[in-house]
Amino acid sequence: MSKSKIKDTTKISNAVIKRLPRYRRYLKELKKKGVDKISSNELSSLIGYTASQIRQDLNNFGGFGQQGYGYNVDGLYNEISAILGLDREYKMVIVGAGNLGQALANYTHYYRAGFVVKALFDVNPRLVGLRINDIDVLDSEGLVEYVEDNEIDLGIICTTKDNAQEIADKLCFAGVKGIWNFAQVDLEVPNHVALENVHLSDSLYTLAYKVSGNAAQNGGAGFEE
Amino acid sequence: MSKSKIKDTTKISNAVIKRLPRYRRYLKELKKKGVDKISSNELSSLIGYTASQIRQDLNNFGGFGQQGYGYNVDGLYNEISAILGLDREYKMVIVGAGNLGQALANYTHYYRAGFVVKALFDVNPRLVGLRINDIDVLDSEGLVEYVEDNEIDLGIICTTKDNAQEIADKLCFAGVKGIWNFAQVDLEVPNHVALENVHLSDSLYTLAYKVSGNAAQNGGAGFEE
DNA sequence: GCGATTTTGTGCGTTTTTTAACGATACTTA
DNA sequence: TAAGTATCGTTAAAAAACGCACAAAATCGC
Repeated sequence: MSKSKIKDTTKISNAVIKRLPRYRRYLKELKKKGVDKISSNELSSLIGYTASQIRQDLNNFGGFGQQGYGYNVDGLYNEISAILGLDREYKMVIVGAGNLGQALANYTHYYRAGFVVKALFDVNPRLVGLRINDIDVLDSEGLVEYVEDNEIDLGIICTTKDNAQEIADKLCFAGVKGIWNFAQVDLEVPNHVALENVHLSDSLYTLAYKVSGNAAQNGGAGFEE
Repeated sequence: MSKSKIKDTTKISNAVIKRLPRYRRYLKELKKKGVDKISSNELSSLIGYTASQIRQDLNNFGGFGQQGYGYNVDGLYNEISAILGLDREYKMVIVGAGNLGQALANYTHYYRAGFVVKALFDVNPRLVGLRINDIDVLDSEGLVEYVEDNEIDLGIICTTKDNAQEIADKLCFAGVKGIWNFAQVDLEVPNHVALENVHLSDSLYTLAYKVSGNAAQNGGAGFEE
């Protein structure tokens, strides 16, 4: 994959990156429908970004299109997948086997994209020993050792906010490369560890804002962010 | 609440709104610690935004501070809560009583902020009739009627992406004011209905990107988005 | 094979967002 | 009470993101 003319991808803005999964989602849909090629204009009317922005986004990584033709759906899908790093496998652990942790463990959607949950961890003795979706719930005591021994790539934090930083510290110490944080707190991690937050409450509050009448009405076709 | 000098709040950018819940989170923490006042500079070193940005964000809504003093923690917390629309109650239904729907139903965190789950809905006969966290799981057949009769404000969509648009249509028809969407699809809703998406896969993919080595390393104190 | 057409890649102007600077104002202390 | 200091609100500058326009290049039809 990704034999593209190498560009300097170290300065890509966050805004661009956040749009990539969306491109990929629509391309996947097009693939499923058997569409072979697509132009930036057609993509634009599907996704809602301007054609110009789409072309510019993609050109940050390489010239994937052909003048007079457009983009090859399958090829572009693969390129974006590779850019996102979805052409490899990630081993993950989930810390916190409560409702959310269990839901994520059962969420088989991302398995197909190479994200494999190897174990759940919890401090609660009533949860330790359970099997969720064929995944063992282990005692948090053994977290660091497990992550080290099994070369875990990513840690998912589903604990309360009071425990989250301590867990993050352990995960970083044990060598994870990234943390997916669902706890309602902003974690501090070393620079070499990636961090992605999902603050559900924050998201709900912005919905409340939009509903509450303080906000302007949604202008266009119903897309946002 | 919110007796503030009225400003034109209809043109506030999304970026500002997304920061408000975070301000609120830190102010809550300060309140708990018994801190009375805080300056934009102190807030800056806590949150990681520049002091200038903090002042400008807050001034979009009104002058909540006092020169030479700073901001009153309790007062500012209340103002931001009011701006976000958290000074009232929201009645919600969750559609899709799978793992994620159940997790959200059990997620009592947001109850305190006025978000009350009135019912879950599912098409699966094996789930209908259950009670999750004292909330009934009802048959999706009755969704529209229930939402109308109980004046539901918000609908939470936790179904597969194939059913999501249909559910959204029903919710909108039945009169919800906002939709919190967890399905992996971009929904179309009327302009008067607010939409907030939580695309978990998208979030995970951006984490993969950061980890995969294509991305630049996290520069500063460990905050992002 | 050639001309008309499509559509990309990209330079450039515009808008939006962020950061910096500073005057005005209120607090604090002697 | 008055001088000194802290800090906001706001204006101006800088940076980033976005959209437009067009030349270059490849396709498609005849």
